Order: sequence, then structure tokens, then C-alpha cells
Amino acid sequence: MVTRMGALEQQLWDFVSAYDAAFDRASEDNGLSAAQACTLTPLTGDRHTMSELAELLLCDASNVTQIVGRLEARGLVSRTPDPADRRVKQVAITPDGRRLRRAVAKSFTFPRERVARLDDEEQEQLGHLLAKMLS
Amino acid sequence: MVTRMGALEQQLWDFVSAYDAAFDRASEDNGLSAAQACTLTPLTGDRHTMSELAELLLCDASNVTQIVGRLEARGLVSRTPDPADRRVKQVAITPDGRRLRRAVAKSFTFPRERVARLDDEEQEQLGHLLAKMLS
DNA sequence: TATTGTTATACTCTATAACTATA
DNA sequence: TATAGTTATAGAGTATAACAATA
Repeated sequence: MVTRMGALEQQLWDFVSAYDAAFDRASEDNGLSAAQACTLTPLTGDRHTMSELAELLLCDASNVTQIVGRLEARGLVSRTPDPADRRVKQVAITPDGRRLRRAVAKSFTFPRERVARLDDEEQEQLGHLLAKMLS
Repeated sequence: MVTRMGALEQQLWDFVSAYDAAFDRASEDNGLSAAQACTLTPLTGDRHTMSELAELLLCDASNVTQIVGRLEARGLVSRTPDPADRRVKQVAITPDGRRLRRAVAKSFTFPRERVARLDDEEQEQLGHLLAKMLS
């Protein structure tokens, strides 16, 4: 991707590009934008505030307002004021939202398929290498 | 990211998320959107047609028209009709565009830094695993 | 006065459909 | 008629600044 990029860096670029493209496709095959699918992802049954979502999604709160607004209009999430502090909104995924999130996860075969090409020892190696790079 | 996602899949998600966020930052630190930086990337001195770019970037040609239009307005690429077939446009990066592409590459330290955490043997392992997953 | 979230606005990305110029 | 690219248009993502409601 860059001038004089090493072979390993190029492989990483290629892998990430393929991964991203596959996630985009999985989202759009289920009628969601990637951003919408990413927003449904962390809503794991607990309630989350708009600010928490903005932090998780690494974007501005005003952006979350819009994305959540579209998801809410489709009945995929709910937004209710926190009784303890009525400034705060509690966002929760609905059963429909959960279904769609599962459908996206099922469509997103890329990581499963690619990891399945590695034998047990290689999978363990990969986990070790990723942990080292992420630490 | 998904219901019941394996640990290895979660590590991949985390790595890709961090990689993408770092590329976005590197682009925006240099006054480019990620899409603009991605468009400058493959313009390696040869000439490319709009269609080729659309294929490389996995998007519609009308989208490339707009992105290239903005890059051209800033003097980062040039667009000239192919004398052999005047329907075709040859896109080339300018010296300013090259400078900016290098600046983005320099800012995008994430892959270099993370790979540098691995010793020589681990880097070789990673290359092997990526090749297997990309094949 | 400070904080949470929304609204208003502007720009970019993206695709589809209609169009222009060229072949 | 077919192809390369553009234009028109519309919807979505994104951020900044101004605002409302609540604390």
C-alpha cells in the first residue's frame, strides 16, 4: 500500500481489506450498512447509553444519534430515558434487532472460513501472535 | 462481535478494528479521507483508467469520478484522455500527491509497530499463516 | 453551571439511472 | 449499438457548532 511496504505489511493490508469487504457484504446482504451492523454488535442485552456507544464506535455522539435513530425507526433498537437521570438514554436491542444481528454474524463467514484453513497448532500460533500484537 | 464468537475470531475483529482506526487517523492527520488515501495508494507511477480504479477499490465508477474529482481539484492527481481511445481517462498521481501519499504511509505506523513486536521467527510464522488464510 | 443528547448544517462516500462522447 | 466516463440524484456516514432538557 505504501512506498516500499514490506511483504508482511502487504499481507496484513490484503487480509484486512478482504476482511472489511466481507463484513460490508455480510451487512448489506442483510439490509444494513456496515455502520448499522457495527452499532448492533455491542448491544448485548445490557443497556447502553448513547455516549457509551459513541466511545465504543470511536465516533461523535451526534453520529450515534443518527444511526440509532434509523435503527429505532426500523424497530431494531429501543431508546428510553434513564429514570435515574433523565438526560441519559438507555439503548437496547429488540428481538428483531437480535435476529438481524445473528443473521449478519451467520453471513460473515470470512473469519470462520479462513481460520478453518489452519490446523490446531497454527490456530494456537495465530492467537499467540495476535495477542502479542494487540497487547 | 457475534453471538458466541470464538476467541480467535474476537482477536481478529479487534486487530482489524485497530488497524482500520489507525489508517483512518493517518489519512485524516494528513487532510485526506480514508477513501481518498485508498485511491492515491495504487497510483504507483503508471497510468490507470477510471474503470481500473473502480475495480481495485471495489466500488462503482461514478464513485471514482467524484473522489478523483476532489483529488484533482487539489492537484493531487491528473486526468487526461487517452489519445488512443478518447473515451478512456488516464489517471496519474502528481508530485504533490506522491508527497501526501508518503506522508500518510509515514503516519500509518500501526503495522510497522505491531510487526516489530514479533521476533524474526514469529514474523516468519505470521507470514506463513496469512499466506495460508489468503490463498 | 455542567452534562447528555439532539438538531442544524455541511461535506464526503456510495450506488443507481440517465446522459455524453467516442468507438 | 456498445463502452468509458460523467452528471443528477438520493441516502447514509461523519463532524462541528448551537441548542434543549436535565442535573
